[in-house]
Amino acid sequence: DWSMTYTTIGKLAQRISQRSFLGLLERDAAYQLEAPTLWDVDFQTAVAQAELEDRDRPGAMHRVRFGVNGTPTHPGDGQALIETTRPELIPACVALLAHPDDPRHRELVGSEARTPLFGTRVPVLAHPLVEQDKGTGLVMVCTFGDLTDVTWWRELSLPVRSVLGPDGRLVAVPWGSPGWESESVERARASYGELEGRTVNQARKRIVELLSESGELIGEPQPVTRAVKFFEKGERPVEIVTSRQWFIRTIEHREQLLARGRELKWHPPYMRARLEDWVKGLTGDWCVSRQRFFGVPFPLWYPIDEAGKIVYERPLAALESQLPVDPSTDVPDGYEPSQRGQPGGFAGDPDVMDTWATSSLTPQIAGQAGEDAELFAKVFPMDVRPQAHDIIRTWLFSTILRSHLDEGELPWSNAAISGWVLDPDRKKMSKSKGNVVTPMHLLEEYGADAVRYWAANGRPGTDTAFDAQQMKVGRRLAVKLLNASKFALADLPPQGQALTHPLDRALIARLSKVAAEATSSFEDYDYARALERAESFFWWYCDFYLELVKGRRYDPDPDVSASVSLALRVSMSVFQRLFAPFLPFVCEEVWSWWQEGSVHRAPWPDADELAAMASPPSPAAGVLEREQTALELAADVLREVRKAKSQARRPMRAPVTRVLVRDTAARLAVLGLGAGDVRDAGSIERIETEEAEEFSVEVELAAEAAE
RNA sequence: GGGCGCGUAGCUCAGUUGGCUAGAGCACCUCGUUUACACCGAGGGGGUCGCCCGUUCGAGUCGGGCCGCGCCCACCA
Repeated sequence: DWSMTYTTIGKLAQRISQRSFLGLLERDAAYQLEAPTLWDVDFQTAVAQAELEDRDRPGAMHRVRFGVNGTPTHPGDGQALIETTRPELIPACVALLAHPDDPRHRELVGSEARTPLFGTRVPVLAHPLVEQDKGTGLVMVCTFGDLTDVTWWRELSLPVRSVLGPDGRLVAVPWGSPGWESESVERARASYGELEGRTVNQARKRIVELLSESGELIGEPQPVTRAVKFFEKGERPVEIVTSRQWFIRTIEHREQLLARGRELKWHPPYMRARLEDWVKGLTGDWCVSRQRFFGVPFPLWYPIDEAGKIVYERPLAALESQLPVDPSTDVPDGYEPSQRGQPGGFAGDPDVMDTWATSSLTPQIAGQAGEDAELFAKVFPMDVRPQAHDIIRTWLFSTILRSHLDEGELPWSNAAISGWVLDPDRKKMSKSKGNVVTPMHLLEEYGADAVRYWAANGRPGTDTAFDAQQMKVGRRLAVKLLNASKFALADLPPQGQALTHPLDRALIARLSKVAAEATSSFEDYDYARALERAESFFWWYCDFYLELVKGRRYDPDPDVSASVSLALRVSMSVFQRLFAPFLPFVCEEVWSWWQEGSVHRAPWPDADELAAMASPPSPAAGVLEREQTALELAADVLREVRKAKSQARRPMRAPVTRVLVRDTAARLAVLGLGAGDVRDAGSIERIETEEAEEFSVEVELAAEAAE
C-alpha cells in the first residue's frame, strides 16, 4: 500500500523510535555505561558487534621476554616468554595468564612479572580460557587488545591501563603516578616517549626496534595471517576504547530470544540456526549510541552542576508532547534556552542512535504504534518479515528484541529469508569489486515481467546467480500468455452452462490440481514452486489442449463450441490469476481485455470450485479417472502423430490417412472420448485401434502431392 | 575450530513421505511454418544423479563415512 510509506528520518519514525527508547529507559531496559567499547578509529564512533566482520590480515608474531623474580625453578630461568601480534600494547599490559592445568607455568602463577621496556609489575594468574597450545602457553592481557582481554579484565578484576586514544594514536600517560608505577620510571618514560602520539602501526614498528635493541625480543618476528575484526565499513581494525555509551539489555534475555526464534516460522527452516548462532555468541549488550552526525538523536539532556560538570547519572528525558526532539536545539522541560552549556543548566546528549535501533522498530512504525491504536491492533503482530540472510543478525535479531521488550511477543509470525543476487560468476556483488549489475538496462531489454520472473525463480534462502538466459525465458512466457489469451478469448463463441465435453472436464480437473498446488506452495512461502507448477502446466496446455480443441472452438454449431468456450474462459481466467504475482504487467493487460477491475485485486483461483465444475454429470465410480486418461491419451497420440510428421519432414498440417493406436484394452476404451479432437488437431482421416501391452502409434501420411 | 547449505545433461535448476525407462528451460542439431504465437512450432542428441559403504525386493531420494564448493559463527595471544 503505497499510501503508507515512511522514511526513517521522518517525524513519525523518529517519534516512535524516541518513544520506544524512553520506554526502555523507564523500565531500566536501557542503560548508559562508561566501559570498554568497540571503536572505529577513523569514523571515531562506537560500533556494535553486529557491525563487525573478520578480515584476514598479515601480521607478525613476536616472542617477548618478561622479567620474573625469585622463580629459579621456572623454565627459562628468571624469565617468562609470551607471544603477541600486538607488542605496541605492552605498556597497557595488566597481567600474564596461564591455563590452570599447564605444568610449564605452575611455579609462575601467583608471582609477579615485569613488563619489558616499562618495568611495570603485573600479576601472573591462571584462567581456563587460556589455550595451552598457543604460543608459549603464557599470554599477556592488555587493556584492551581484543574482546578476550575484556573478558579477562572483567572476570579477574584487573586494573585499567589504557594507552589508545579515540583517534587510534597512543595517548600521553603519567609514568610514575598511581596505576603507572614502574621499577624504572626513567626507562618507562623514555621508552614510551618513542611511542606517544604514534598510530598503532607506527608504534608497533618502533617498539619492535626498541625490544630488539634491549634484547627483550626473542628471535625474529614470525609472519602470520590472522583474522582481524573490522567495522564493516572501516579501513582500519576496530580497537577497544573506554567511553560512555548507551546500551539496550540483551544478554539477560538470551534464553527468551532463543525461544522467540523457535516460535517464529522460518522459510526455509534451517535459517533459524543463523539467529541461534548469533544469540549464543553475543558477548555483551547492544551498544546503540553512535558518535555520528546523522541519525535519530537520543531524546535526552543532562543537567550541568554548579561546577560546570555534566551529570550523566541524571538524564533529563523529553516529554511525550515534545517528541520528536533534537536535544541540540530543543530545551528540556523546566529550562530556558539560555541555560544551554551553563553551570546549573543543561547539555543535550550529543549522540545519535544506531540505524538498527530505529530499523528494529519497522513493524511498530508501519503499524504506527502509540499513534493509531486501531491500526496497530489490526496489523501487529504482522504476518511476515521478508529479508535476506545477511541481515539476520542485525535487522531480524534486533526487531525481535525490540518487539520482545516493548510488546512481549514476536513482531511477525513468519520470516521469509531470501538469498542474494550474485554476479554471473556466483560472486557477491559489491561496489568495491565493481561487479554490480544494476537492473535498469535489464528492465529495458527484457521488460519488468521478465526480470521479476527471473527473481521469482530464486528459491527461499538460496543465492541466485545473475542469468540473462532466465530473463529470456520469462519474456517468452509473458509473450506466450499474451498470444494464448488472444487465441482463447478473441471472438469466442457463446459459452455453455456446463462442461459437457469429457476433455474439457479433464482439463479443468487438472487445472484444479495445479491451482491447489500453487496455493499450498504460496502458503508455504515457496513462491518459486508455485510459479514452476503453473508454468509447466501452462506450456502443456498451449501445446496440447489448445491444439486439441481448435476444431470445436471454431465449429459453427454453438452446441459444439459451448463447452470448450466455457473451458477456455475458465482456464484463461485461472492462468492469468496464477501468473499475476510473477508477471504483473502482462497479466493485467490480458485481464483488462475481458474482465472488470485489476487482476491483482481479483480473488485467487479456488481449486475446489474448479474441481466441482470438472466433476462429470454422472458421478459413477471411475468416470473422473477415465476422462483424465482420455485427455492424456489424446495428447500422447497427438504427440506421436507430430513426431511422425516431423521425422518425415512434412508440415504439421500434412494430412494423415490412417493412425493405428496400440494400447491396453482399458486405455483404448476411453480413446473414443477424445478421438474427435485428436482427428481435428492432427488432420487425421481415420483412427484405428489394436490391443497391445504397450502404447504405440503407427501413422500413415498422405502422399506429399495431396498437400 | 563449530554450525548450516549445496554438489543431478555444456549452463541454470526441478525431482515433497524410496517405485525413474532420471526431467524442464537455455545452448546445440534436424525439420517445418506464418488462420494465438518467428519474441514461433515439431522433433532429436546429450547424464555411471560428487565418491565409497550400508539399509531395502527396489536409493537421485534414507543412514554412515569421505571429497569439493559456498555461507554463517568463533577467542586478533
